[in-house]
Amino acid sequence: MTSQVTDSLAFLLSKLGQATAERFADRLAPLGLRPRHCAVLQLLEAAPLGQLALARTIGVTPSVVVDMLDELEGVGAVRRVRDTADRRRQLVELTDEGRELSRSAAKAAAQVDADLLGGLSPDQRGALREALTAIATTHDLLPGG
Amino acid sequence: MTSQVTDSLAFLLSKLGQATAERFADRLAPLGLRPRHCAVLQLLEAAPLGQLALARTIGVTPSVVVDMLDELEGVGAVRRVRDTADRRRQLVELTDEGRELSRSAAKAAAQVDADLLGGLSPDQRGALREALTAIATTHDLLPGG
DNA sequence: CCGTATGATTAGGGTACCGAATGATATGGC
DNA sequence: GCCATATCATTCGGTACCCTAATCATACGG
Repeated sequence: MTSQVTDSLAFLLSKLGQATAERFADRLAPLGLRPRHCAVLQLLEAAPLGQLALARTIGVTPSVVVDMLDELEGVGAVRRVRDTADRRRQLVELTDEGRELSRSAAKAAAQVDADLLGGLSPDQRGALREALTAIATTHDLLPGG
Repeated sequence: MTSQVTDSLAFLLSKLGQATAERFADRLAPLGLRPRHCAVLQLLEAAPLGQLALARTIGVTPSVVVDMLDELEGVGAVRRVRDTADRRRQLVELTDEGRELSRSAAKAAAQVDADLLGGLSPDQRGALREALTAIATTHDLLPGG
């Protein structure tokens, strides 16, 4: 019973999360997107949002949202529209291209999943998802969830 | 069948990995350690290593190893000793304090595990570990594994 | 109509990684 | 023995991602 750090699930999960994020990033790169943009795109599919609301929902600071939106505007995925009701607020809305990019991103994510889970049995996949979502929800780890 | 990015395991795994890393970092902070140091400490428990070997084993570039070792020397966990057989090489060896820190880090990791897995049944924990290690090994994702 | 709160932005900092360039030492061909 | 080349550690500059604090415009309540 050596009890090493690398034996811990914490370590395994950290490394695996990082590796997965990289793979996902590689798949998104051709689209001009990065992982952190996906939550934004997906949120905006439902309805336009102000930037502060966006920040709070995905769990980052408003300044990060500014950067992300600059990038997303750069690829033509979103538009900032001054809210006529409250002229401080920028309403962020998805463009048609943004909707398309969001769908492509979802496909990319599905491909990464298929790639990652390739070696697992259906039972294992189910158990994995169940355990991960259980952890995420009991610890309130998912921003916007 | 909405097929959203946030439904993917890739997304879940990325977020969870990040959150887990943060928790682990918080536990390590009082020790003066950071997550990335742990693999180094653990590796050196077996035997002293040159920095390049260290870099390749944990999967980072040599320049990163320089930084990590500066930090680890700063807390007295390791020593750099010029190799007499090849004077280009610095042999990195654990100090007694380094050994102690490594044990403390393992305890911290175990605590994070207990915390994360608190809400899961023993069966779920086993299935989770099994699935994660399966993914890690089939994709060669674990540096030093 | 003035003080205060709110929304977006900018500026600067911290962590963690990378690649390329540098300097010291080793090694193999001749 | 000597020189080109390779290897090891290091430094430097850059990228990605996040943060806080300060700034500026606009809204809102007394």
